Amino acid sequence: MSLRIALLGLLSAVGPASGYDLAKKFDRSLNHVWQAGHTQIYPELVKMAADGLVDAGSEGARGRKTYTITPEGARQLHEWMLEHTPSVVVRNEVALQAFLLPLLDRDDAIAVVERIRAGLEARLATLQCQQAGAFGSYALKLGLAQLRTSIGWTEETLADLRRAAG
Amino acid sequence: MSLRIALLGLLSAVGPASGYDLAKKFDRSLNHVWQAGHTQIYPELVKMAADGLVDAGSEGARGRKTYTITPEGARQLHEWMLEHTPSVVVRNEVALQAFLLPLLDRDDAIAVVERIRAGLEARLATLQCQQAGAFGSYALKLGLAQLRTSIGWTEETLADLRRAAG
DNA sequence: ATGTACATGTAATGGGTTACATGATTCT
DNA sequence: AGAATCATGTAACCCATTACATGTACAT
Repeated sequence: MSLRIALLGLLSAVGPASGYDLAKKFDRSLNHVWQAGHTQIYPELVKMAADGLVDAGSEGARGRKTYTITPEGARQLHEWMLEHTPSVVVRNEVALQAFLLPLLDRDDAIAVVERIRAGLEARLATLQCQQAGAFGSYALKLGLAQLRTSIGWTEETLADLRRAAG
Repeated sequence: MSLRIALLGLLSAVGPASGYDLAKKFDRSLNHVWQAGHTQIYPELVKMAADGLVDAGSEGARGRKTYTITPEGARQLHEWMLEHTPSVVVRNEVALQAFLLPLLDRDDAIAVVERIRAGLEARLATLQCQQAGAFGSYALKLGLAQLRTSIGWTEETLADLRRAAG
């Protein structure tokens, strides 16, 4: 369901676009929120056209198909935003390693947390470059805040590990 | 893969346990880190036994099967912790709604963010009750910090929305 | 006896990733 | 001529959820 919503949202925000365009947008502006490759996007657009949420225009150069959101698509997007309580459920490999840290001896645990921190900082650098237009700015702020919080956690945890039996 | 790791981690932390036990542990101590129901856990334990990562003991009362981690299971768990760089990828419905907020008019946007805040606060209350033993305490700290950050974001965002064209 | 907690499973479906496959256009 | 980018698709597989299905033990 959420893939549909993300696609409708992009079409609504940037206007008519091809599957190829949408895949790029996913990669560049939506990647900290949702991920989808072209292999997932193309078939989904076909289904959405069948369901009347988007219009597939006639083929352009190189077989390009430009999709446009329909009024029904816009309605369903709006309805989802207003009615759907987002699930707070998270599946997080970083948190899983955090959970399992006590299984390791001190030096291994430190190495693991250092690596986590490096990964988070790399991602923070990436996100900081990606300045959103008006669109996506709320989500970007949220993403940055969460990364900073996670990095803060790595620092506290490293201090804690180094304190214990230093 | 991560389901395997989570199961090995639990078996390593709490000792031999049945699928039923593990499903409860998932629900009670691991739910902010990873989720899995019994329908996913039971078949996975069978496969893990086939792969030599756990030993399935003989059946006890009520068909209960008690699984024990093997040395090979412990080795793979340790290896994963040390070698596997956790993916930082997130799929987050809250962030998706955040991304799409600019599609809504001011009052709808405020209602959406209020609902998000209520959901986050409910979850925070749940997590705060769930005090971890030594085990899981690092992950719990991380989870709490992230929830507080998200709640902070809802407050900033509400202030921002109310300021604009108040 | 009725309900609750214990305990295990299967099947259908949906969502997502990886690998495979093809062809057009543009740039150097 | 060769490489990069544009552009679309399919198939196999893995992971996860929901619904279905069964039976035991214990407490009231």
